[in-house]
Amino acid sequence: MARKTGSHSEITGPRIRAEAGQLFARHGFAAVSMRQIAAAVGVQAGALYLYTPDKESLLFELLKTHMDELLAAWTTQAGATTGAADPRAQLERFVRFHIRFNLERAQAVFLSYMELRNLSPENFACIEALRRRYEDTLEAILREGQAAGCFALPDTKLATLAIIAMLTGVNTWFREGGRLSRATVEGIYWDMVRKAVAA
Amino acid sequence: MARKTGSHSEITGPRIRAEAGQLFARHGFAAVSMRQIAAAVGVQAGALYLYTPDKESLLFELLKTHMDELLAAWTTQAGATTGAADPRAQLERFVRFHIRFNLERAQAVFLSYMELRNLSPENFACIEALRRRYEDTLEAILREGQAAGCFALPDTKLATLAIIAMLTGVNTWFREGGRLSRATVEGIYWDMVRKAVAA
DNA sequence: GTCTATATTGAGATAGAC
DNA sequence: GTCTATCTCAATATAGAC
Repeated sequence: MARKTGSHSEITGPRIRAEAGQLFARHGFAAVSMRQIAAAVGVQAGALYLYTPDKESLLFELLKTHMDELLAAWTTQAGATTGAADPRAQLERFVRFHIRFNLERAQAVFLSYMELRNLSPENFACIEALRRRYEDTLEAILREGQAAGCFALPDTKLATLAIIAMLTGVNTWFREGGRLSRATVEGIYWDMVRKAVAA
Repeated sequence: MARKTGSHSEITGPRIRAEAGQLFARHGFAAVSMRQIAAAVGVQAGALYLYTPDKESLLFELLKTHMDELLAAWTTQAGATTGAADPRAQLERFVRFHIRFNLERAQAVFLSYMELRNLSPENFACIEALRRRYEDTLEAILREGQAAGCFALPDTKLATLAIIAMLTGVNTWFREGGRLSRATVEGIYWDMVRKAVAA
Protein backbone atom coordinates (compact mmCIF):
# COMPACT_ATOMS: atom_id res chain seq x y z
CA MET A 1 0.00 0.00 0.00
CA ALA A 2 2.91 2.33 -0.61
CA ARG A 3 1.69 5.73 -1.71
CA LYS A 4 3.51 8.76 -2.86
CA THR A 5 1.16 11.35 -1.46
CA GLY A 6 0.02 11.42 2.12
CA SER A 7 0.55 12.95 5.54
CA HIS A 8 4.04 12.83 6.98
CA SER A 9 4.36 16.17 8.67
CA GLU A 10 5.98 14.81 11.82
CA ILE A 11 8.58 12.96 9.81
CA THR A 12 9.21 15.30 6.90
CA GLY A 13 9.91 18.40 9.00
CA PRO A 14 12.85 16.94 10.93
CA ARG A 15 14.13 15.17 7.84
CA ILE A 16 14.24 18.43 5.93
CA ARG A 17 16.32 20.00 8.70
CA ALA A 18 18.63 16.99 8.83
CA GLU A 19 19.25 16.87 5.10
CA ALA A 20 19.58 20.65 4.85
CA GLY A 21 22.15 20.57 7.64
CA GLN A 22 24.19 17.93 5.89
CA LEU A 23 24.10 19.73 2.55
CA PHE A 24 24.84 23.16 4.03
CA ALA A 25 27.80 21.73 5.91
CA ARG A 26 29.13 19.92 2.88
CA HIS A 27 28.72 22.55 0.16
CA GLY A 28 27.95 25.79 1.96
CA PHE A 29 24.59 27.49 2.39
CA ALA A 30 24.74 29.64 -0.73
CA ALA A 31 25.81 26.74 -2.93
CA VAL A 32 22.89 24.49 -1.96
CA SER A 33 19.57 24.82 -3.77
CA MET A 34 16.13 24.09 -2.42
CA ARG A 35 15.84 21.47 -5.18
CA GLN A 36 18.87 19.64 -3.81
CA ILE A 37 17.37 19.59 -0.33
CA ALA A 38 14.04 18.39 -1.66
CA ALA A 39 15.73 15.64 -3.65
CA ALA A 40 17.66 14.46 -0.58
CA VAL A 41 14.43 14.30 1.42
CA GLY A 42 12.54 12.68 -1.42
CA VAL A 43 9.90 15.37 -1.99
CA GLN A 44 9.38 18.07 -4.58
CA ALA A 45 10.87 21.52 -4.11
CA GLY A 46 7.51 23.15 -3.59
CA ALA A 47 6.72 20.88 -0.67
CA LEU A 48 9.55 22.38 1.39
CA TYR A 49 7.62 25.61 1.73
CA LEU A 50 5.04 23.84 3.86
CA TYR A 51 7.71 23.52 6.55
CA THR A 52 9.78 26.65 6.23
CA PRO A 53 8.96 30.15 5.01
CA ASP A 54 12.25 30.38 3.14
CA LYS A 55 15.76 29.03 2.79
CA GLU A 56 17.33 31.29 5.39
CA SER A 57 14.88 30.24 8.09
CA LEU A 58 16.02 26.68 7.55
CA LEU A 59 19.58 27.71 8.39
CA PHE A 60 18.52 29.86 11.32
CA GLU A 61 16.53 27.03 12.89
CA LEU A 62 19.55 24.75 12.74
CA LEU A 63 21.84 27.31 14.37
CA LYS A 64 19.31 28.41 16.98
CA THR A 65 18.56 24.86 18.05
CA HIS A 66 22.25 24.12 18.31
CA MET A 67 23.02 27.12 20.48
CA ASP A 68 20.05 26.45 22.74
CA GLU A 69 21.14 22.86 23.22
CA LEU A 70 24.74 23.89 23.84
CA LEU A 71 23.76 26.31 26.58
CA ALA A 72 21.28 23.87 28.10
CA ALA A 73 23.84 21.08 28.14
CA TRP A 74 26.47 23.25 29.78
CA THR A 75 24.01 24.54 32.36
CA THR A 76 23.14 20.97 33.29
CA GLN A 77 26.78 19.94 33.35
CA ALA A 78 27.90 22.91 35.43
CA GLY A 79 24.77 23.12 37.59
CA ALA A 80 25.86 20.56 40.12
CA THR A 81 28.99 22.45 41.14
CA THR A 82 28.61 26.20 40.63
CA GLY A 83 29.58 28.68 43.27
CA ALA A 84 31.74 27.05 45.85
CA ALA A 85 33.51 24.63 43.50
CA ASP A 86 37.24 24.79 42.82
CA PRO A 87 37.83 26.96 39.70
CA ARG A 88 40.41 24.47 38.45
CA ALA A 89 37.84 21.68 38.56
CA GLN A 90 35.29 23.90 36.86
CA LEU A 91 37.75 24.74 34.11
CA GLU A 92 38.59 21.11 33.52
CA ARG A 93 34.90 20.36 33.33
CA PHE A 94 34.44 23.13 30.78
CA VAL A 95 37.36 21.99 28.61
CA ARG A 96 36.18 18.41 28.52
CA PHE A 97 32.56 19.41 27.99
CA HIS A 98 33.37 21.75 25.12
CA ILE A 99 35.46 19.19 23.25
CA ARG A 100 33.00 16.37 23.82
CA PHE A 101 29.88 18.33 22.93
CA ASN A 102 31.42 19.93 19.85
CA LEU A 103 32.63 16.59 18.51
CA GLU A 104 29.18 15.11 19.03
CA ARG A 105 27.61 17.97 17.03
CA ALA A 106 30.39 18.60 14.55
CA GLN A 107 28.03 19.50 11.74
CA ALA A 108 26.11 22.14 13.71
CA VAL A 109 29.36 23.58 15.09
CA PHE A 110 30.74 23.87 11.60
CA LEU A 111 27.61 25.66 10.37
CA SER A 112 27.65 27.95 13.39
CA TYR A 113 30.89 29.54 12.42
CA MET A 114 30.85 29.16 8.66
CA GLU A 115 27.37 30.28 7.75
CA LEU A 116 26.61 33.07 10.21
CA ARG A 117 26.90 35.70 7.52
CA ASN A 118 24.03 34.18 5.58
CA LEU A 119 21.59 35.15 8.31
CA SER A 120 19.52 38.31 8.32
CA PRO A 121 20.79 40.99 10.72
CA GLU A 122 18.19 40.12 13.35
CA ASN A 123 18.83 36.40 13.20
CA PHE A 124 22.56 37.03 13.21
CA ALA A 125 22.25 39.13 16.36
CA CYS A 126 20.23 36.39 18.03
CA ILE A 127 22.88 33.72 17.45
CA GLU A 128 25.69 36.08 18.38
CA ALA A 129 24.02 36.85 21.69
CA LEU A 130 23.78 33.16 22.53
CA ARG A 131 27.40 32.58 21.58
CA ARG A 132 28.37 35.50 23.77
CA ARG A 133 26.46 34.03 26.70
CA TYR A 134 28.38 30.81 26.30
CA GLU A 135 31.71 32.61 26.24
CA ASP A 136 30.71 34.50 29.36
CA THR A 137 30.39 31.28 31.32
CA LEU A 138 34.04 30.48 30.62
CA GLU A 139 35.11 34.03 31.37
CA ALA A 140 33.38 33.80 34.75
CA ILE A 141 35.33 30.67 35.62
CA LEU A 142 38.61 32.33 34.68
CA ARG A 143 37.79 35.40 36.75
CA GLU A 144 36.92 33.30 39.80
CA GLY A 145 40.18 31.44 39.39
CA GLN A 146 42.14 34.67 39.25
CA ALA A 147 40.38 36.05 42.30
CA ALA A 148 41.17 32.82 44.13
CA GLY A 149 44.80 33.07 43.06
CA CYS A 150 44.99 29.74 41.26
CA PHE A 151 45.08 31.26 37.75
CA ALA A 152 47.33 34.03 36.43
CA LEU A 153 46.22 35.59 33.16
CA PRO A 154 47.50 38.70 31.42
CA ASP A 155 43.99 39.40 30.06
CA THR A 156 40.92 37.43 31.05
CA LYS A 157 38.81 38.26 28.01
CA LEU A 158 41.59 37.31 25.61
CA ALA A 159 42.28 34.13 27.52
CA THR A 160 38.59 33.24 27.16
CA LEU A 161 38.68 33.70 23.40
CA ALA A 162 42.05 32.00 23.05
CA ILE A 163 40.93 28.91 24.95
CA ILE A 164 37.67 28.59 23.05
CA ALA A 165 39.45 29.00 19.69
CA MET A 166 41.97 26.36 20.69
CA LEU A 167 39.32 23.88 21.84
CA THR A 168 37.02 24.42 18.89
CA GLY A 169 39.99 23.78 16.61
CA VAL A 170 39.75 20.10 17.54
CA ASN A 171 36.78 19.84 15.20
CA THR A 172 38.92 20.69 12.18
CA TRP A 173 41.18 17.67 12.44
CA PHE A 174 39.57 15.03 14.69
CA ARG A 175 38.38 11.92 12.90
CA GLU A 176 36.57 9.06 14.57
CA GLY A 177 38.73 5.95 14.64
CA GLY A 178 41.95 7.92 14.22
CA ARG A 179 45.13 7.81 16.24
CA LEU A 180 43.53 9.24 19.39
CA SER A 181 40.29 8.63 21.26
CA ARG A 182 38.05 11.48 22.32
CA ALA A 183 38.95 10.97 25.96
CA THR A 184 42.66 11.11 25.16
CA VAL A 185 42.21 14.31 23.20
CA GLU A 186 40.29 15.84 26.10
CA GLY A 187 43.15 14.97 28.40
CA ILE A 188 45.82 16.43 26.12
CA TYR A 189 43.99 19.71 25.67
CA TRP A 190 43.22 19.96 29.36
CA ASP A 191 46.91 19.58 30.06
CA MET A 192 47.78 22.49 27.78
CA VAL A 193 44.99 24.71 29.10
CA ARG A 194 45.88 23.90 32.70
CA LYS A 195 49.45 25.01 32.15
CA ALA A 196 48.51 28.08 30.10
CA VAL A 197 46.35 29.55 32.88
CA ALA A 198 48.48 28.40 35.82
CA ALA A 199 49.62 30.95 38.38
CA MET B 1 40.78 62.98 -22.74
CA ALA B 2 38.93 60.53 -20.54
CA ARG B 3 37.85 57.53 -22.52
CA LYS B 4 35.90 54.49 -21.50
CA THR B 5 37.64 51.97 -23.69
CA GLY B 6 41.39 51.49 -23.69
CA SER B 7 44.28 49.42 -22.47
CA HIS B 8 44.55 48.93 -18.74
CA SER B 9 45.64 45.33 -18.43
CA GLU B 10 48.27 46.05 -15.80
CA ILE B 11 45.77 47.93 -13.68
CA THR B 12 42.56 46.01 -14.28
CA GLY B 13 43.96 42.56 -13.45
CA PRO B 14 45.05 43.43 -9.91
CA ARG B 15 41.94 45.50 -9.34
CA ILE B 16 39.75 42.54 -10.23
CA ARG B 17 41.56 40.39 -7.69
CA ALA B 18 41.31 43.09 -5.05
CA GLU B 19 37.59 43.66 -5.51
CA ALA B 20 36.85 39.95 -5.79
CA GLY B 21 38.74 39.35 -2.55
CA GLN B 22 36.74 42.01 -0.75
CA LEU B 23 33.41 40.72 -2.04
CA PHE B 24 34.24 37.06 -1.40
CA ALA B 25 35.27 37.88 2.14
CA ARG B 26 32.19 39.96 2.80
CA HIS B 27 29.47 37.80 1.25
CA GLY B 28 31.05 34.43 0.57
CA PHE B 29 32.30 33.06 -2.72
CA ALA B 30 29.07 31.37 -3.77
CA ALA B 31 26.98 34.42 -2.98
CA VAL B 32 29.02 36.79 -5.15
CA SER B 33 28.26 37.08 -8.87
CA MET B 34 30.66 37.94 -11.65
CA ARG B 35 28.44 40.94 -12.36
CA GLN B 36 28.97 42.23 -8.83
CA ILE B 37 32.73 41.94 -9.22
CA ALA B 38 32.61 43.68 -12.59
CA ALA B 39 30.49 46.49 -11.16
CA ALA B 40 32.95 47.00 -8.28
CA VAL B 41 35.83 47.22 -10.73
CA GLY B 42 33.90 49.43 -13.10
CA VAL B 43 33.87 47.16 -16.15
CA GLN B 44 31.31 44.93 -17.80
CA ALA B 45 30.93 41.30 -16.74
CA GLY B 46 32.28 39.98 -20.01
CA ALA B 47 35.54 41.88 -19.58
CA LEU B 48 36.46 39.80 -16.51
CA TYR B 49 37.02 36.78 -18.70
CA LEU B 50 40.01 38.48 -20.31
CA TYR B 51 41.78 38.12 -16.96
CA THR B 52 40.50 34.87 -15.54
CA PRO B 53 39.24 31.67 -17.17
CA ASP B 54 36.42 31.38 -14.62
CA LYS B 55 35.20 32.40 -11.20
CA GLU B 56 36.93 29.65 -9.28
CA SER B 57 40.35 30.54 -10.70
CA LEU B 58 39.86 34.01 -9.26
CA LEU B 59 39.47 32.50 -5.79
CA PHE B 60 42.34 30.08 -6.26
CA GLU B 61 44.73 32.84 -7.30
CA LEU B 62 43.91 34.79 -4.15
CA LEU B 63 44.51 31.80 -1.88
CA LYS B 64 47.61 30.60 -3.68
CA THR B 65 49.23 34.03 -3.59
CA HIS B 66 48.45 34.33 0.10
CA MET B 67 49.95 30.98 1.01
CA ASP B 68 53.06 31.64 -1.06
CA GLU B 69 53.56 34.98 0.62
CA LEU B 70 52.96 33.50 4.06
CA LEU B 71 55.60 30.82 3.56
CA ALA B 72 58.04 33.27 1.99
CA ALA B 73 57.60 35.74 4.82
CA TRP B 74 58.14 33.11 7.48
CA THR B 75 61.18 31.72 5.68
CA THR B 76 62.69 35.20 5.63
CA GLN B 77 61.78 35.81 9.26
CA ALA B 78 63.12 32.47 10.49
CA GLY B 79 66.06 32.29 8.10
CA ALA B 80 68.42 34.36 10.19
CA THR B 81 68.28 32.05 13.17
CA THR B 82 67.51 28.45 12.17
CA GLY B 83 69.46 25.54 13.49
CA ALA B 84 71.44 26.56 16.49
CA ALA B 85 68.93 29.03 17.86
CA ASP B 86 67.12 28.55 21.17
CA PRO B 87 63.75 26.81 20.55
CA ARG B 88 62.05 29.16 22.99
CA ALA B 89 63.24 32.15 20.99
CA GLN B 90 62.14 30.49 17.76
CA LEU B 91 58.70 29.80 19.20
CA GLU B 92 58.28 33.37 20.36
CA ARG B 93 59.29 34.52 16.89
CA PHE B 94 56.71 32.23 15.35
CA VAL B 95 53.90 33.35 17.65
CA ARG B 96 54.55 37.02 17.03
CA PHE B 97 55.03 36.49 13.29
CA HIS B 98 51.80 34.51 12.93
CA ILE B 99 49.67 37.08 14.73
CA ARG B 100 51.27 40.03 12.97
CA PHE B 101 51.15 38.55 9.48
CA ASN B 102 47.59 37.26 9.83
CA LEU B 103 46.31 40.61 11.08
CA GLU B 104 48.02 42.35 8.16
CA ARG B 105 46.28 40.01 5.69
CA ALA B 106 43.03 39.45 7.52
CA GLN B 107 40.98 39.22 4.36
CA ALA B 108 43.12 36.53 2.72
CA VAL B 109 43.31 34.57 5.98
CA PHE B 110 39.56 34.65 6.26
CA LEU B 111 39.14 33.39 2.69
CA SER B 112 41.74 30.70 3.25
CA TYR B 113 39.68 28.93 5.83
CA MET B 114 36.16 29.86 4.77
CA GLU B 115 36.25 29.25 1.04
CA LEU B 116 38.52 26.23 0.63
CA ARG B 117 35.61 23.98 -0.23
CA ASN B 118 34.78 26.05 -3.28
CA LEU B 119 38.01 24.98 -4.95
CA SER B 120 38.30 22.09 -7.37
CA PRO B 121 39.90 18.97 -5.86
CA GLU B 122 43.28 19.72 -7.45
CA ASN B 123 43.34 23.33 -6.36
CA PHE B 124 42.15 22.33 -2.90
CA ALA B 125 44.99 19.84 -2.60
CA CYS B 126 47.48 22.51 -3.66
CA ILE B 127 46.42 24.95 -0.93
CA GLU B 128 46.21 22.19 1.68
CA ALA B 129 49.76 21.13 0.92
CA LEU B 130 51.00 24.66 1.45
CA ARG B 131 49.08 24.99 4.71
CA ARG B 132 50.57 21.71 5.83
CA ARG B 133 54.07 22.94 5.06
CA TYR B 134 53.46 25.96 7.23
CA GLU B 135 52.20 23.83 10.12
CA ASP B 136 55.27 21.65 9.79
CA THR B 137 57.57 24.56 10.49
CA LEU B 138 55.89 25.06 13.87
CA GLU B 139 55.91 21.35 14.60
CA ALA B 140 59.65 21.26 13.94
CA ILE B 141 60.22 24.01 16.48
CA LEU B 142 58.18 22.19 19.10
CA ARG B 143 60.07 18.95 18.44
CA GLU B 144 63.43 20.66 18.80
CA GLY B 145 62.29 22.20 22.04
CA GLN B 146 61.22 18.84 23.40
CA ALA B 147 64.49 17.23 22.38
CA ALA B 148 66.34 20.06 24.12
CA GLY B 149 64.21 19.58 27.22
CA CYS B 150 62.78 23.10 27.37
CA PHE B 151 59.27 22.09 26.24
CA ALA B 152 57.05 19.31 27.61
CA LEU B 153 54.11 18.38 25.40
CA PRO B 154 51.75 15.43 25.68
CA ASP B 155 51.42 15.30 21.87
CA THR B 156 53.51 17.43 19.52
CA LYS B 157 51.17 17.28 16.54
CA LEU B 158 48.16 18.26 18.64
CA ALA B 159 50.10 21.04 20.28
CA THR B 160 50.95 22.37 16.81
CA LEU B 161 47.31 22.43 15.77
CA ALA B 162 46.16 23.81 19.11
CA ILE B 163 48.62 26.69 19.02
CA ILE B 164 47.82 27.62 15.44
CA ALA B 165 44.08 27.53 16.12
CA MET B 166 44.55 29.71 19.17
CA LEU B 167 46.69 32.25 17.33
CA THR B 168 44.53 32.39 14.23
CA GLY B 169 41.54 33.03 16.48
CA VAL B 170 42.88 36.54 17.04
CA ASN B 171 41.58 37.45 13.60
CA THR B 172 37.98 36.83 14.66
CA TRP B 173 37.89 39.53 17.29
CA PHE B 174 40.78 41.95 16.78
CA ARG B 175 39.77 45.41 15.59
CA GLU B 176 42.20 48.19 14.77
CA GLY B 177 41.96 50.99 17.30
CA GLY B 178 40.38 48.75 19.94
CA ARG B 179 41.37 48.25 23.54
CA LEU B 180 44.69 46.57 22.72
CA SER B 181 47.48 47.24 20.26
CA ARG B 182 48.84 44.50 18.04
CA ALA B 183 52.07 44.40 19.98
CA THR B 184 50.19 44.00 23.26
CA VAL B 185 48.12 41.16 21.83
CA GLU B 186 51.27 39.44 20.60
CA GLY B 187 52.70 39.66 24.09
CA ILE B 188 49.59 38.28 25.77
CA TYR B 189 49.36 35.32 23.43
CA TRP B 190 53.06 34.62 23.71
CA ASP B 191 52.67 34.51 27.46
CA MET B 192 49.92 31.89 27.23
CA VAL B 193 51.77 29.79 24.65
CA ARG B 194 55.01 29.98 26.62
CA LYS B 195 53.32 28.59 29.71
CA ALA B 196 51.32 25.96 27.79
CA VAL B 197 54.43 24.35 26.32
CA ALA B 198 56.71 24.83 29.33
CA ALA B 199 58.56 21.83 30.79
C1' DG C 1 0.48 17.10 2.24
C1' DT C 2 2.41 16.50 -2.05
C1' DC C 3 2.32 17.04 -6.80
C1' DT C 4 3.07 19.48 -11.55
C1' DA C 5 3.67 23.62 -13.79
C1' DT C 6 5.24 28.08 -13.99
C1' DA C 7 6.36 33.08 -12.95
C1' DT C 8 10.34 35.65 -12.33
C1' DT C 9 14.84 36.57 -11.69
C1' DG C 10 19.62 36.20 -12.12
C1' DA C 11 23.54 33.30 -12.70
C1' DG C 12 28.19 31.97 -15.65
C1' DA C 13 30.00 32.33 -19.83
C1' DT C 14 30.54 33.60 -24.99
C1' DA C 15 30.22 36.24 -29.65
C1' DG C 16 31.23 39.87 -32.23
C1' DA C 17 31.12 45.06 -32.88
C1' DC C 18 34.15 48.93 -31.99
C1' DG D 1 40.68 45.82 -24.05
C1' DT D 2 36.06 46.85 -23.34
C1' DC D 3 31.53 47.06 -24.84
C1' DT D 4 26.55 45.33 -25.79
C1' DA D 5 23.79 41.56 -26.56
C1' DT D 6 22.70 37.03 -25.83
C1' DC D 7 22.81 31.88 -25.01
C1' DT D 8 21.78 28.51 -21.68
C1' DC D 9 20.76 27.07 -17.45
C1' DA D 10 19.17 27.04 -12.75
C1' DA D 11 17.67 29.54 -8.84
C1' DT D 12 13.63 30.88 -5.20
C1' DA D 13 9.14 30.91 -4.64
C1' DT D 14 4.09 30.45 -5.78
C1' DA D 15 -0.49 28.66 -7.82
C1' DG D 16 -3.62 25.37 -8.22
C1' DA D 17 -4.83 20.34 -9.26
C1' DC D 18 -5.44 16.05 -6.69
